[in-house]
Amino acid sequence: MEHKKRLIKYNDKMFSCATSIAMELIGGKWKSVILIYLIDGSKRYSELRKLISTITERTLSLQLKQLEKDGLITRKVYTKKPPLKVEYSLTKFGESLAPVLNAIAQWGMAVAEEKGEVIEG
Amino acid sequence: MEHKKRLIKYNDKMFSCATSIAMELIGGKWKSVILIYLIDGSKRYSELRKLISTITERTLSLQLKQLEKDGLITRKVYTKKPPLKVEYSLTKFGESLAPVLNAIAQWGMAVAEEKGEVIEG
DNA sequence: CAGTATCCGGCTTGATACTG
DNA sequence: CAGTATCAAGCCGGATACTG
Repeated sequence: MEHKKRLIKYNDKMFSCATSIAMELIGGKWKSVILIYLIDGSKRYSELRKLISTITERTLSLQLKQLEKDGLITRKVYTKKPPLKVEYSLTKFGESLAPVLNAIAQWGMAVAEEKGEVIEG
Repeated sequence: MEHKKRLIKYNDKMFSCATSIAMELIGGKWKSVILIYLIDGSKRYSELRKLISTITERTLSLQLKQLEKDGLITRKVYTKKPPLKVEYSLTKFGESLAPVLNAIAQWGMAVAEEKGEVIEG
């Protein structure tokens, strides 16, 4: 595949190539981790917090908001009064990311097996 | 694919899953962009700077150093006195990322075509 | 339960100028 | 040519406490 120089405008920001746009949406420390857990199906806030044990509440909240804003996930509220039940799930757009996320996860697993150390299985 | 909760130690840092490790290595604003250009073959510093038109010299330099430190690219110097000739290329480890990078680029292109605006082709 | 409020340190990125 | 030096801004992410 060839990658020519080009400038693309997306959401009023300039990007030097298509890869930049993708990384704007799924880059950062947590986004792709959250998304990959949602591939398996919708999850509640507390479920995500448990699955991603090293994330803080604040950061999880902020990342979920950004993902929702970018159209990758939807937020659905099931109760009106506490205790609240909120579920997050992938949109169609988010689902289109599955091949990318799986490729990332697969590569990450290969790296982890070769050079990492599993502390808690 | 199932994604169980686990903690992995890599380079003395803790990660909640394999995806986190992958994002540590290729996440951020520029790394995957640099890497994808290197799939086509080794590039000089100035070539990368032209290809990634919106990156600054300083940031390109820092990112290249980080990628080298992580073992994804190698730096080769061809001259001893100015004008210098330096080439960057993927290591075997970096080459193993090609499927991931191509998946990201492909998805990014689909997004760009659907929702983006090409300013300069 | 599912967040928000507040405070804050540090890393990332940028602009500009300079050098071997 | 291929960077480094310096200064500075801004966002990311963490700790802790609090709320509808």
